[in-house]
Amino acid sequence: MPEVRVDLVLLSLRQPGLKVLLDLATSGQAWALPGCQLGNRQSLQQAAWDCLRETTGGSQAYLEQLYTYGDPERVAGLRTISCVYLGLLRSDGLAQGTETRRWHDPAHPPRLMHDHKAILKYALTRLRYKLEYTAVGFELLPQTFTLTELQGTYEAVLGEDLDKRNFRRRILRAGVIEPMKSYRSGEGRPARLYRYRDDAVAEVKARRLFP
Amino acid sequence: MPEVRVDLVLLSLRQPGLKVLLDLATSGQAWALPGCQLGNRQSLQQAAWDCLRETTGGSQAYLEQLYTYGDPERVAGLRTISCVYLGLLRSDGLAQGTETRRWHDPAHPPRLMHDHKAILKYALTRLRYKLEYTAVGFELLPQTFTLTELQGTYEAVLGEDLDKRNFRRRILRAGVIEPMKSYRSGEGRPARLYRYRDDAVAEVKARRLFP
DNA sequence: AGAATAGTGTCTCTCAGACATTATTTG
DNA sequence: CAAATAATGTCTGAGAGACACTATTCT
Repeated sequence: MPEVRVDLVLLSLRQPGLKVLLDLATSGQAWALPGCQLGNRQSLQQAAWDCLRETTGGSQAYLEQLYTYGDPERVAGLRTISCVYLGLLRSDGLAQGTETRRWHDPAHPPRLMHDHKAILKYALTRLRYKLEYTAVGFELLPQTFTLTELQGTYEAVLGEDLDKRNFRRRILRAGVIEPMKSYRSGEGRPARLYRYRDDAVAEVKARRLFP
Repeated sequence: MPEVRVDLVLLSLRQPGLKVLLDLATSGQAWALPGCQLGNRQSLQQAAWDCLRETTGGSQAYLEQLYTYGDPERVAGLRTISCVYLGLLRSDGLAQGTETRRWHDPAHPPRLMHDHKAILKYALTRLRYKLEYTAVGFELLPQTFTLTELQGTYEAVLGEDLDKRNFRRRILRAGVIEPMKSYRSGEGRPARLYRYRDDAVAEVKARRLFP
């Protein structure tokens, strides 16, 4: 009869860089991954989505089960199993920060409760691997984006610079995005907008984009 | 206060082919993945290992957390969260079958309880992917093996034939196994024995062996 | 005109995939 | 010496990675 919870590692791309959403614990002394207790008639997936909706108000997102933590010592005083989901939020329509809920740099998080620091670290590792062999990078962007923005996403997550021409070649050859007719104007030459093909996401699953 | 269990998908290579270890349910009508309830002071990992030891008597093995299932309807009448581990057993020192515990063909399993059929299917998919980008294939073999045996393992799991020369080239270039001085004699020309380098397993994690 | 950003092509090198023959042992 | 299995090399095509210049728009 342990307590079963669902916790979320919610990542999004804000300028500047990749961020993780954290809640200030009631003690006010440490931060924690947002999460909630598993309801009696809820599936884990459902609990994760419900929790996401409560947390962000319901922006579009991608969620996947990351890992389940169950060490008896991980939460002091209360036997707690935590099924952790990794969530990627589009950078449009993002929840703003409040006093007790803020976006933090995942590479240098504040003091975190329980084993949440390790969980966060693992989530980032997983995301990097995932980015290398799936097309999941789009989940962090608005529905339409320029190739430069997409490349910036990959660079932010992978933490390294990528070659512009090689990046474009690979991502276009992969066939997961398609050009739209519109352009985004800015300071210099307007950039073509792209969107990703929902129907292509599954198809790419097995292929590795960035070896 | 749901019940939390650990269930195991234990795979091993027996002649002929890949097998999964299943328990006959007390009803005698269906089979189930071996598993046990999570102890009050046990971590999930620990529970999985303990359960493995009880089930197989303790042959060497590889275990990793696969997925956690928590649908409220998955076990009739009792809210059950099941944290499933994938286990690979070396083919030496294998537990023999008994009346209520047997090795089955995972591709054509008998009638399984609850959602265990879906779990098994997912485990096989994961194993195939994993085999493609890690060196996990060795975990299914005795500690020393010939290249032909290793290739056979890959073929059994992937369900397709591989070219002998290409297989050898790749697996040797990957640097995860090393030749020993001994040979295994049999019907024809004796085959060189290899063992895998434990220290290399981590190193290969990120690389993809079989694209 | 100048600043800013978008967009494009080539070469080299590594590696995957296809493919057939020789080498060593046992009976 | 016949049967069985182990071991080995080459060619081709695809794609990764390195690299620098032209194109378009805004001010």
